[in-house]
Amino acid sequence: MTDKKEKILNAALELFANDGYNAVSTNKIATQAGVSEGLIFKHFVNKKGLLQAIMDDTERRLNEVLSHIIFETAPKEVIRKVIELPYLTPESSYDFWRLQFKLKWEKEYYNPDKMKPLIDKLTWAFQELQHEAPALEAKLLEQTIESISIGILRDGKEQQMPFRNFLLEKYKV
Amino acid sequence: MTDKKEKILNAALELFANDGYNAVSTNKIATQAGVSEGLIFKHFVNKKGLLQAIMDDTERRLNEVLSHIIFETAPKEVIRKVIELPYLTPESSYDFWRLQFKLKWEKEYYNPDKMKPLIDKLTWAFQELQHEAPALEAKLLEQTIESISIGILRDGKEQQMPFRNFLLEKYKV
DNA sequence: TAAGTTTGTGAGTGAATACTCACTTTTTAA
DNA sequence: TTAAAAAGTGAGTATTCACTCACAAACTTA
Repeated sequence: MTDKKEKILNAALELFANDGYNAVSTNKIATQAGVSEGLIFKHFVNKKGLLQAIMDDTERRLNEVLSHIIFETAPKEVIRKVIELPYLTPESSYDFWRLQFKLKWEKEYYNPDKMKPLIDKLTWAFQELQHEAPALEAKLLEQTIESISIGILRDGKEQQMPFRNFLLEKYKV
Repeated sequence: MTDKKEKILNAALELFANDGYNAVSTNKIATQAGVSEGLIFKHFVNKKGLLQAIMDDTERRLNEVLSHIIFETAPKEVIRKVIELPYLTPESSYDFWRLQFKLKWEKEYYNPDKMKPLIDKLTWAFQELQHEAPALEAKLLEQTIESISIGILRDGKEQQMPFRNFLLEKYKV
């Protein structure tokens, strides 16, 4: 990966995440990346291809975040780590996740199975803890965590801090 | 309000909600509405004005939905009605609410105070029911309801039905 | 009915857009 | 060292875009 190719990806990520895919022109991306406009098409064929290149990173990033939950063996620890997940995300990757959430509204990029490993693990954890409806408990907590993540991406970590302890106590973890 | 003006609003709402504001051209709106393109600008000055005209309806629609919760006096009934809220929304207004959720990601249209009356009422209800952290309980439930709404808008009512009874039992209402 | 006002049309306009291409510079490797 | 390949440029292009405007049709009201 050349230096300029990465500059394009970073500029595109920031602009797409903040202004939306359709509101950003290739001209603007090239200017922000300090690169000629033609180079975008040399590297990514077209504008869609540039977005795709960013999205191709999703699986890797998601695994990175989820792996230390998936391999946890204590049910209570699983729940605790899930609750703490949004608070541990580094600010340097906020743009990336904000773009993910925005694209969730486009059928083309919406894939509910992305979170399946997490939900399966949570379902297992709630089952171990003798909950009556573990699958629903799991989906509920996953949705809650998603809401908190959205709150953090929009207003910052501090705003959502009270929720952390509240949830940790609620789930007794 | 003339017939054609309303046709424009309806076409714009549907297209904005499904494809996104920036992905929809005024030409496309005019065609779908069965109207000349110039008429859009006669009625709404510019494309932004058309979106604004749709958004001006938000407060009225929100009040309509929230009023029968705000005036409820039994705390348990408040919680029950909030949980049932997303399931009672008529499908004819799905486009409108989908647009609302999409625009939440644009700073220009994001206004967290919109839901304040609901959160205040929920906070009151949880306080009446002797919960330890009523404000946080209220925000948690509001976020849950929002997640369910999003699920319904994306995948339909049926998919989210199991949650209804699950939540009603969880909150004992 | 006449005059004025509102509603509506559609061809036209300049700016912006995604993308191309002939060309130059830099890197790679025999 | 040299030639092929890859990286990079930027002016150019066809198309689309939001928006204008001269005009016509349809209502309103005196």
